[in-house]
Amino acid sequence: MTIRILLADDHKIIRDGLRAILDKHPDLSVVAEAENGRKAVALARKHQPDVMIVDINMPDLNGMEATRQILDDQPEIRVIALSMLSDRRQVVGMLRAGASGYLLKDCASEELILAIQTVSRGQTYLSPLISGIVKECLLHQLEDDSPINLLTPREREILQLIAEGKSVKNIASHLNVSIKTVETHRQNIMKKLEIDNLAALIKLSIREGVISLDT
Amino acid sequence: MTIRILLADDHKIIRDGLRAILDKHPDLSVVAEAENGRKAVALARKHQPDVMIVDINMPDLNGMEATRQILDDQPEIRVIALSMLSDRRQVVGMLRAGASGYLLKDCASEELILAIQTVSRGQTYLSPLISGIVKECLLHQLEDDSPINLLTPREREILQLIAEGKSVKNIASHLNVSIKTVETHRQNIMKKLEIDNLAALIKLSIREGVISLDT
DNA sequence: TAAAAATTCAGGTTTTCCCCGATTGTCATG
DNA sequence: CATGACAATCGGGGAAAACCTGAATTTTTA
Repeated sequence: MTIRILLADDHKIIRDGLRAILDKHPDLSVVAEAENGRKAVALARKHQPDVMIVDINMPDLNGMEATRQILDDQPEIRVIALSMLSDRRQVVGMLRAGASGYLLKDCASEELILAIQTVSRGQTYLSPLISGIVKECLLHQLEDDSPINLLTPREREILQLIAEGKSVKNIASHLNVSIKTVETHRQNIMKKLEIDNLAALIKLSIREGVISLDT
Repeated sequence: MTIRILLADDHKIIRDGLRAILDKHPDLSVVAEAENGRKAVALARKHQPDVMIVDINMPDLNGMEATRQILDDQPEIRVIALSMLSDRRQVVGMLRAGASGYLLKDCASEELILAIQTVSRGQTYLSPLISGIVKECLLHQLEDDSPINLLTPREREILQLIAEGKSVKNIASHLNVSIKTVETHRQNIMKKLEIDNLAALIKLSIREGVISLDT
């Protein structure tokens, strides 16, 4: 019984690499690839994979928000987060979003396979380094007091698009809503974050991992 | 014959600390303090110090631009750059701007004194770590191909203010020029950097060290 | 000194910002 | 189950800002 896998990463080389690794295993099958979070959401609905490998830093819709949306109507899917670094906020954020696993991009291919097999059995797989971070969070009762948690999922989604430099008009047509709707969201975001200029909004988005500096 | 010193750093605690160190030496005298680059330029003109200690990351006008402006009409002043980190672009930029010395903020107080004495004799003082970077640059003939070098001094100055979140109106009154002037500068900056949205402009400013993420 | 670059400014159009209000749906909780 | 809180959607209208084109003046440079 093969495990159906969906890959979500904005770098084609990485997707190719992952696919090459996974193709070696007869019981693993890559059924689709997405180059951003929004396509990942659509493809997850279409292909109903067993496991998804999702990068956190993706344009348009990042991995965290995509995971949230996917698990919202398909909780049976197992999501494994794949990240460059072991940032505490990202680890906590992905696990809160419902991810079943967390891998660093410099992990060995054997570890990836192990992670997939582990989560598809319904268990949780965390890289050793990640486990340490999680433990630390538990020990220190670290509050996740990031200001972006004040925002609703829709607001976070729009914040990312704003921080990526898209205009209100552009965002509105991208999301198929009115310009006024996007304007209202933007205003609410600014108000909630107590920010009154775009520069500060973008810096916060970078600090809080909504976007990365090179997106 | 005492050496007259001007301190420029946006953190009062650091200025106080430096002053405490320097006050112990009878042949050193702190004649003024500036909390940003713009005030540093004004105070340099007013007090004509022998040596200036300037932090690179300062609001309003950063240490690099301030150094450029100061040395432009007072080349006899010796500037010692003071930085948190040993970023290559910042080191190269400060030396290009005419700095006579470069210190890291975790240096010992004896090193600061030594640096002041060295530069006031007309020589150059670089922290050991910095010397390594400079040597590396020479060895590898590293081009300073930062896109901000396409900008004029005035444009870089305005870029910093924009990236700090100030409005065009605010910048115009701050610099005592017309709003239209600032708008034109902003447009020229965008055109030169081949950027068409504020978000990208701010990210570039952070990457290139024009501002820091927590300014 | 002539050419090039830098700095300054303005008119007119488009876009965004910001205040207000409004509708619909969801969801928790008494 | 009703009711209130929150989320997501949309609109009007005026103020502000951004955008485009053009241009005058000064400074720098070749």
